[in-house]
Amino acid sequence: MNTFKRNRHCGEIGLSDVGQEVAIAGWVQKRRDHGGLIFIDLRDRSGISQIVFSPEVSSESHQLAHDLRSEYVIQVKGAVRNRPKGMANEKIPTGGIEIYVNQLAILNTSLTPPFMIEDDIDISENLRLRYRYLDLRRKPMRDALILRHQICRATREYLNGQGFLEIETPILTKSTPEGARDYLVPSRVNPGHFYALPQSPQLFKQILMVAGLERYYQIVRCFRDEDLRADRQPEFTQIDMELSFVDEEDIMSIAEGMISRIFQEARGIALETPFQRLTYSQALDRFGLDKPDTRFDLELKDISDLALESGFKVFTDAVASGGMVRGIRLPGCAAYSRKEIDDLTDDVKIFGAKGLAWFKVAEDGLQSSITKFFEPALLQKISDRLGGTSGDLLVFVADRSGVVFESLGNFRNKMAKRLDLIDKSRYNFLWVTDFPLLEWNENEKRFAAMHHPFTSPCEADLSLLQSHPSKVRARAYDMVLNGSEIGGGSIRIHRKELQEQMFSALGMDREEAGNRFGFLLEALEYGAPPHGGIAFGLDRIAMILSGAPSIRDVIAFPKTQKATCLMTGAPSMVDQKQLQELMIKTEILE
RNA sequence: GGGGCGGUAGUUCAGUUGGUUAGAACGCCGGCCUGUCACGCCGGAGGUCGCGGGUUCGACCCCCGUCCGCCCCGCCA
Repeated sequence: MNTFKRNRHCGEIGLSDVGQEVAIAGWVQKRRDHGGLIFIDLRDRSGISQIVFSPEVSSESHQLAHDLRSEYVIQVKGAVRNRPKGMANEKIPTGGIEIYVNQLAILNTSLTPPFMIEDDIDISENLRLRYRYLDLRRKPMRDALILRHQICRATREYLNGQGFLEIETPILTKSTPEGARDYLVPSRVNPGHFYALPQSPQLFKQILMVAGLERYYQIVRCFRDEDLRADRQPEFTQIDMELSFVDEEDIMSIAEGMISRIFQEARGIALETPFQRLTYSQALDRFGLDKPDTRFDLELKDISDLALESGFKVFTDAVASGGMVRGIRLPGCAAYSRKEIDDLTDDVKIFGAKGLAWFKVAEDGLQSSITKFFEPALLQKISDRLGGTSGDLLVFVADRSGVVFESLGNFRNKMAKRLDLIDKSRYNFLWVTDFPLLEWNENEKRFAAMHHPFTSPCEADLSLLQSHPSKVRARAYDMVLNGSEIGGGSIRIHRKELQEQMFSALGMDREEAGNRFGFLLEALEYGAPPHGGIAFGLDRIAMILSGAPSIRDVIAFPKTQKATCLMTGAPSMVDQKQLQELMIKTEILE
């Protein structure tokens, strides 16, 4: 019955094909049955063509076509014809033609799908994830996967051209509890022992440098068992690279070249390089976050010195105890009601701020319930510091620096969206450099690496490593795009002595360091070259380039917020037999 | 672990102070239809109101618990 092969794609048939006989295959997008004539929109990966069943062309096919339903898979053969005058469909590329079917083969039937295969659907994500194979038939999802493919292709083309080798690293590897929570895999032949899935190929790529491979890259899956967010999945993909005999400038330059190539090939966007740079402290000072969105203003202003002159205890106490007072000018927001300002306060409270002080800027000065604590001249200075003009709302957070930066930094992003200050057509790249090497962890009462424990300190700060650990800067750099960290890396430690010092600064004694990272320390003793690298979040780049609101929209088979797969049902219970082979007995602890 | 939003037909939603038979649109099924492309017309089917308790003469509605999805905090070297 099916004696013909498809020779064309639905979306690629045009006026130049008129008169030709074509064979196409695909899914029934839509059936419009007029009794005498039947129109079908036939869809394949390339797009849609209208096919026509007429009894005058083939009464057999026309008869059979009455049975066609949504998402049936069919193959048809027929002549391409111009549509009659005035009957062209301007909305689709193939709208000028149609195919008169003389032969129809029904390759498969379909149940009525639980939702329609359309570009804009309004259904629960629940259903989309359960029937992912149907969701992926929709053009926006298909486009996202195509975009990912283009990103990967551009990445490989660029890095191959720069002398990189694509090398795979193990998925079953050693647990190194420093960092995120590991996913563990039991070893059958070593009862009681576990592999971990890699959080990143960090140590392997460094060892590839020790091995003399010089330039490595990999588009690689990474795993972190932490709670999910709109831009975070437990398994995600990194564009990972490492280079020998380089410094920061070499790596940033190659990274800019790679990102430019990706934007050019995936979206036809030409980026200007080099990207703007900010130090970590500049970023915090102006934007409150180490991944600032520079597409809009609303910068933070420090009024700690002025706050001390006030009689407002919230302000003076914060500064006196080593904290600060900073504020943002919200243009045109003086008309906000008490309720609206209360809602703003909730936006900073979630980041630990205790409240939001505010002033409305009027023609005759600042207005607020707290003006009585400030001399008029002081109010004027505060207003001037923020550049307040009549109609603005000035808001302030007074706290220790960490809380002020984090709450106002996030508040700034939220208000920019709310006030519609963001130009969505812009791609603002920047490098953030000079990160602190270490960060005090209050819970564990010790320093932790801000980037990771293999990051090299700045040469100039080496002497501070013992005396003032928090003042040591790292040779690390993050690439930030529109307020999102899309990549980060560093120059690594390549001498054993320094690496040991670093472990010691992290509160790890010799024995512990040896147990966890002995293989690295040993490798560093055999002629490790200076090296460094960077890794990019492929999913986040794809998200931004596609404008997707969720990382799930750029991953073929993503997990839900509870890290389950609604299509397969993973994770699931396993047979007792499987556990026995692994010598594992399970007991759920409270 | 915590805060917030949601769960009623296949889908998206409505559902009165707690009251008798839970509605609409789209989709689906049947019939008619030779120029549709949001086809049209006529007719029809379709509901454990997420789940389990409780209050009540009576619960989609009120209370308690629980499950699932989403957003956020914590977490993510």
